[in-house]
Amino acid sequence: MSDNNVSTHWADIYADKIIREKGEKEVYTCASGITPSGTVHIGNFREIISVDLVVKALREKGKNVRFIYSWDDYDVFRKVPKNMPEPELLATYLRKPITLVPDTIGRADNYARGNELDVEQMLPIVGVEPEYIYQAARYRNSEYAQGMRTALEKRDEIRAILDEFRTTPLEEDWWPISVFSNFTDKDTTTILDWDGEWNITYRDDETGQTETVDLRTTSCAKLPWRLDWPMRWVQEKVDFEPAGKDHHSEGGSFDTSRKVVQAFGGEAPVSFQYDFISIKGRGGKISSSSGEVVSLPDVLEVYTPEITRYMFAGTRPNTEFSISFDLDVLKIYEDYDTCERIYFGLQEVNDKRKAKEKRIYELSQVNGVPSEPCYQIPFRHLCNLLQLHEGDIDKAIATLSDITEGQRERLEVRCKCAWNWITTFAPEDFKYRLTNDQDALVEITDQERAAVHALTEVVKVMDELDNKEYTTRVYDSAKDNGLDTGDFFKLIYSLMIGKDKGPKLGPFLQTCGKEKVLSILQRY
RNA sequence: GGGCCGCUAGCUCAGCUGGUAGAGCAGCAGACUCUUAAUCUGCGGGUCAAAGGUUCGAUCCCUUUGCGGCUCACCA
Repeated sequence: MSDNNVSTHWADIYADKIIREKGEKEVYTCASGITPSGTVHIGNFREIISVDLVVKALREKGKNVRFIYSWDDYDVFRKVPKNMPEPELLATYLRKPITLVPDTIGRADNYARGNELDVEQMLPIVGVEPEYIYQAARYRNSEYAQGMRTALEKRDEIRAILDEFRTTPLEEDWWPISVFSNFTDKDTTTILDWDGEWNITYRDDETGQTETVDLRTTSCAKLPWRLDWPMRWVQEKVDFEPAGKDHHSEGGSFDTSRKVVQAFGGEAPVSFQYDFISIKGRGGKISSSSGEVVSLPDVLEVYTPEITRYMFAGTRPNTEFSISFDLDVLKIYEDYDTCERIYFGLQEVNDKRKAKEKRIYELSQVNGVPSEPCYQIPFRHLCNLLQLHEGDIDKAIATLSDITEGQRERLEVRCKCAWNWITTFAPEDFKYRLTNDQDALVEITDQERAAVHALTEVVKVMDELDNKEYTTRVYDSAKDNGLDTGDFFKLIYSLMIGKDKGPKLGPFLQTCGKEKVLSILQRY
């Protein structure tokens, strides 16, 4: 907590609400989860990070917290994803559990695991480290046998709840569990009977074979989603779990689960609904790592881990927002730096704003709050610096004399993001490269040559001049030689970077440094 | 049809445990000369969608209406 006064950050508000509604407990369980039936995209990540923020808030209140992430990997493989290799091979696995589907990308033993690994390997980078629960393993080990039996016993009660919202009521022979055939591994089965205890008899619809299995030992039975969720709330004693707006609508799965959970003898967790997030400014540049959706690694290409957290921590969950890859990237970096300056007292704002920004800053950190702010350099300026050095991060940083050792690592990460952004997403206007000996000389008139020479003399002493005098003399270089200043600027840009326009010339030349500028201008 | 969310300066949005509103961008002006989605400074009074209600007092709470969006009712 930043101060003695009560935080109004949503993560703290929900932490308080959990404590208030669930009472004092030895341990609070916060949950999240998803079916790994496709690439886990940045929208799914919103749930994970939202839980993480609440988990951190609870822990800072001195609570023990168990943060679980359930992979619903005993789900059925319903359709072949678009961007996977060998679609015809994959098609033969339809209706089987996704853990039995091969990963044709070769990431892991099976398709589900491949999707899981993509996430599990990335989350620590943004400081998220939940305890993973693998549903397939739990079901196969019959750890949910009692849950399934309860569902069978409460079959009519559960059916009534689900029917409240259905357009067509469930069939008379509906059963609250489904079975993967032991003959074909597919879920194309029909349950024929339940003996009132542990035995289920089903028929394989493809082969016509029938079999009776014991829920306590079989690995083939599972609960459907709308029952699986509330069952797990009880089994794992879940106190908090948010969900997307699709679940939270009346008749949605959270809504029915909160009623069904009573059949399992528990109550619904504290929850909130988070909105979707959209992507802005990617143009035709689709994800390199994961097909057509934008996922966490794609965001981390352009945003540092702290700023990635910052975007989520600084936005209320029920607000839709977009993650930008266009010029808004600059603004996000500037906003984060402002937030950081406020945290470290380098920028004065009123108390209310200060408390808010400080809390957001704390929650944005991956490994605790650093002892000093990051090297404060406007992102735009950093982009210039990197372009002047053609993406050589070490050289670019070497020009910053006042950087501390503690700031270097974070700045390097930021430089990598900046360079990725420049090369992949920045508008063409924004990009440039200094010309060098290899580039052909631009043809210029004697008059222009005279102006360039005059500018050369100014550049030689630019580090000693004050700003005003420097600017004046830059303009004089043009004026004294009878050149229109607009034309003069165009000329210099074309010599320096081969374009009509560029960064504000005066500061640009200073950033380049005397040597670089002279090496170019003195060719003329 | 049900549910949820939004409607605040030209634009994008902050403001959220109620005390009659703010940032960025754009715009305008200035810094002799100033090109740029790329310097600095100054300039923001908008019926906070509408009407009622609660309150000493509401953009913020309640009700109704309008407009826009999302979502559920099949699966997860």
